[in-house]
Amino acid sequence: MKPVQGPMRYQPEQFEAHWQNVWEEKGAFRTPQDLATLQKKPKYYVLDMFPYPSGSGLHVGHPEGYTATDVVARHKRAQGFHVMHPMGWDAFGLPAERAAERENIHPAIITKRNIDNFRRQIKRLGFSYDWQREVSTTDETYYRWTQWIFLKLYEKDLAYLAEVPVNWCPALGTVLSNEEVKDGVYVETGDPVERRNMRQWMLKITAYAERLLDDLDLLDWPESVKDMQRHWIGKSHGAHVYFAIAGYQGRLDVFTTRPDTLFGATYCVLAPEHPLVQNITTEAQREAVNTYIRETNSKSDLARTDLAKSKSGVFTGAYALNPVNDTPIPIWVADYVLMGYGTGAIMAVPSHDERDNEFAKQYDLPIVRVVDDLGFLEHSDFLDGLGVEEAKIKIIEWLEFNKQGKGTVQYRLRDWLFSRQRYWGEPFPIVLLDDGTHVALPESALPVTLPPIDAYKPTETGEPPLARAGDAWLMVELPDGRRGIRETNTMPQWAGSCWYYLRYLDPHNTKAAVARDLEQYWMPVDLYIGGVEHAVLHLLYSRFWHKVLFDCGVVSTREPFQKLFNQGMILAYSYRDARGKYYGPDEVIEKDGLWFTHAGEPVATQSEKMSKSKLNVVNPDDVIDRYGADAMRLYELFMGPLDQVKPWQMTGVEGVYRFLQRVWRLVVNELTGEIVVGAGLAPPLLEKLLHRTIKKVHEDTELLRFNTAISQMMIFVNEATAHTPLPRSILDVFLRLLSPYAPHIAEELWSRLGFEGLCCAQDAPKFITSMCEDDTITIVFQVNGKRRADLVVEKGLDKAALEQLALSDPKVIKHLEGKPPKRVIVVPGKLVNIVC
RNA sequence: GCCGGGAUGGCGGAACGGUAGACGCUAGGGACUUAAAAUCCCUUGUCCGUAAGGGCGUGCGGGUUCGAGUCCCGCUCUCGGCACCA
Repeated sequence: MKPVQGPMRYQPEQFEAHWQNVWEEKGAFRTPQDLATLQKKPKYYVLDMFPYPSGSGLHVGHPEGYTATDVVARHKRAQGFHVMHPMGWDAFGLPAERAAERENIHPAIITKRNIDNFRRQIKRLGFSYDWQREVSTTDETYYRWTQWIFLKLYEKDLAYLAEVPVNWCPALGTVLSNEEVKDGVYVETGDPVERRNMRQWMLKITAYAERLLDDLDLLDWPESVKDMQRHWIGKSHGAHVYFAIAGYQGRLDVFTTRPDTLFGATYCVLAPEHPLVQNITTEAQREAVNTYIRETNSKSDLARTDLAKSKSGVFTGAYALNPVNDTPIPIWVADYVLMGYGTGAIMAVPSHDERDNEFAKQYDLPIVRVVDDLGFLEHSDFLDGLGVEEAKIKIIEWLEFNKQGKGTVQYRLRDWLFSRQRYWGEPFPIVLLDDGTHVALPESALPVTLPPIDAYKPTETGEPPLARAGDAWLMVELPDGRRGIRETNTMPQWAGSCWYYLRYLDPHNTKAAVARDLEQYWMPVDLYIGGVEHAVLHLLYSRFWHKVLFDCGVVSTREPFQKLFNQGMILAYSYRDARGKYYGPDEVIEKDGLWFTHAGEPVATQSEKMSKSKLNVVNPDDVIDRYGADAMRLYELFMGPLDQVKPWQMTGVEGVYRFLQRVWRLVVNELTGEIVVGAGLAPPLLEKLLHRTIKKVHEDTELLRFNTAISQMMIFVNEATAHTPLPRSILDVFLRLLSPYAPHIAEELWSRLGFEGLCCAQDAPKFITSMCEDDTITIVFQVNGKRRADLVVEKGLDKAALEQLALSDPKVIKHLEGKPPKRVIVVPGKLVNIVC
C-alpha cells in the first residue's frame, strides 16, 4: 500500500469536540452519589491540586499533572473502580481583587470570566472530570461551609484574636502568614514586608504540631516534602533555664538545646522586642539600648536578613546569674535573637555555637570551652567526663530538682495568621462587641455573604475594604439583643483550599459540608498530584484542618492525602542576545546548532521557567489548534518522567502527532476513508507483542511511568503497521489500551469499527502471561565481562548446555586466545561470562 | 552553611547489578512527486578501518564484583528547599 496522506487523514479537530460532547451528554464520567451503588465496587479518589483561575489562562505546565491524573482515572475506571475525579476553583484571592480595582468591576465578575476561560481550556483536553461536582470557593454555597469550619475551630478555642507582630505588606495592603514570607518579601510577588503589631485572627496550628509531625510517617509522600514539613514544624528537645538577674526581682527564662553547655554560658542575649529589656537596662546603658532598638525597628525584615552577615548588639548593663554557680554574666540585646522563637532569650555559649562565637569575638566577650574534642564535658563541675547526651540528661535533672529550669520540647512552627485586610475572601462569622469582646454567629446565620462596596481598597482610616459596607451589613443585633459590628477582615486564600477535597464528595449538600457515609466511602484521597510549591503551605494547612475535622467527627481518616506526587516543572527554551534582550521563538532561526535573530545577531538559548517577560510561554490552545488534544496529552506525558523538570519542545509534539497518524492508518484508508480490517487471525508474533504491550502499559500506568508506557505503544504500532490490515480482535484490544492516553482517537476509531458502546466505558484489556514470553531467547556471551557474541537459543536450556554453547562459539574461542577458562558464570536466560 | 534531587548521544529521555543509548526528536541519504509539503525506507555515541572487525564511552577519582549508568567511599558541577529557630 502506498503511504500517502489522503483526504481522509487523521484530523483530530473534526471529532475531538464531538466526543467530548458525547461523553458529557451520556454522563460517561459521572460518579454515582448513591451509597448502595457505590458499595458494589472499590473506590479510587484521584485529585488534582486546586487551580487558581488566573487572568492569563493556562500554560502547558498546568495540564501536565491534569493529564497524568486523567490517565490514572480512566485506567482505574476500566479496572472496575468507582473513580472520584473532580475539578474546581480556588477563586478567592488578590489578583482578581486587583483587577477589579483596575477595571472597576466586581471581583465576582472578573472571577467568573477567569473561571470560564480556565474551564474552556481544560475541557478542550478531554479530561474525564465529573463536572457536576465542580466547586468554586467563592460560591456562597461553598464558603458557607468554610465559615462553618471556622466556627468549629472557634468552638475548640483554636481561633483567637491576638495583638501580634505581623508581616505587613504595604504594596498589598494586607498582612501575610509566616509561610507566605521569605527573606522579608512576599513569596508570590516579591513585594517587601515589614513588621507591625496588629490585632489579628490566629489559628492554633501549634496545638497540632506533634500530630502533624508524627502522622507524616503514615503517608506515601515524596521524602523531600515530608522533610520540608518536618523542618517547618521544627521540633527540638532542650530545656528552659531560669537565670536570676542581679539587683532585679524577676527572672530570665532562656531556651537552649544544649543545656549541657550551661557552664560555658558567658553572656545572655535578649531579642530587642523582649519585654524584660526595658526593666533591666541600667540608666548608664539606657540611651544606647534605646538607640539600638530604634535602629532595629526601622530595619525592614529584608534588611535584617541581609545584614545577617555581621552581628550587632548592645550591653544592657544588667547581669544574669548562672544557676549552676551564681557567676554573673552580662545580658546583651541583639537582633540575632528572635522574639518569635523559644522565649526570645538565649544563654550564649560562644565555645559551642557558631553564632554566639561570632558575636563574642566581635564584642570581646569571654569564651569558655566545656566540651573537649572527644565529646566529653570539661570545666563543668559535676558534668565533667560525661558525654553530651548523658550530660544533657543529668543537667536537666539537676535544673528540675533545684527548680532552676525544666526539660522542654520546642517547635519552630508558629500559629497561623489567619486574617487578611482584603475584600475578596470569606467574611468571618464573627461580631465584635462594644466591650471589646467578640462572639461567633450561630450556624443559622451562615453564610455571611460579601456585601457590595464602592471601592476595593482600604478606608481612609486604614480599615479593611469591608468597613466600606453600609451599616446595614456592618451593624448586627444578636438574638440576645446585644449589638455589635461585623469583623471586617476576611480569611486568607488558603482557607477554601483546606477542605475542597471533601466538598467534591457531596457538592450540593445543603445540610452538611459532606455527608458522613460518602466521606467514609471515598476518603482518603488515593492519589494527589500537584506542584512542589505547595509542599509546606497548602499541604500543612490542609492537614491541620483535616485533623480538626477528624476530632470533630466530620471525617474518618487522620490524614487527607494518602499518596502525593509532585510533577516537575515544564520549562521552555528562551532566546536572549548579548544585551539580555529576549526574543520569541518566531524571531529566531537555528543554523548548525546555533541560534540567530532574523537580522543575523547570535542569541543564546537556554531552558527557563515560562514567563511572559521571557517570551517563552506556550499556550495549550495553540498546541491543540495545531495538533489536537490527544497529541497534547501524549506529549505532556511522553516528554519524560512526571516528576522531572523538562523543557517543552514543539518538535516533540510532532513526534507523538505522527504516532497518532500511524494509529489512524491502522484503521482508516486515508484516500477513501474506508475501514481497513483484515479477516482471520493476527500473526502470532504480533499477538505476542500486543500482550507484552498490555502488560507494560498496565504496569507503567500503575507506577505513573507514562513516558515508557507510550513508548511501548509506539513500538506496537510500528510493528502493527507492517501487518495491516489487522483483524478486529487486535484493534479491539489496542484501542481499549490506548483509550486512557488518547481517548478521542480511540473513541473515533472504536465507533468507526462499529464496536458496541463507548470505548472509554470498556473494561481494560487483560494480558495472558504465557503470551508475554518468547519461545526463543538471545543469550549473550561475554569473555572477561566483555560482550563478544550472542546466540538465539530455545528457552529452558540448562547451565551446562549454555556453557557448552558458549565455549564452542567461534568468536568466543577467538577471544579466549587459547587460554583455558578459569571460571564460567551462567545466568540462565541472559548470558554466559567466561573468565580466563 | 544545612537538607534533598540530578548529571547517560546533537536534543528529550530508556535500561530487575547482566547486550548502554529503547522510544521520540534533530540531521544526512533514498523512495514517491512536475515540485514542495506530507508519508514511507535506511543511517545517525565516538575513534581507527574500504570492509570484516576492533578501541573508547553513562560528570570526576577510587573501591566492591565474574560483571557497575546502577552498589560503596571521596569530589565537581547543577537544580530545588531551608537558613541567625539557640
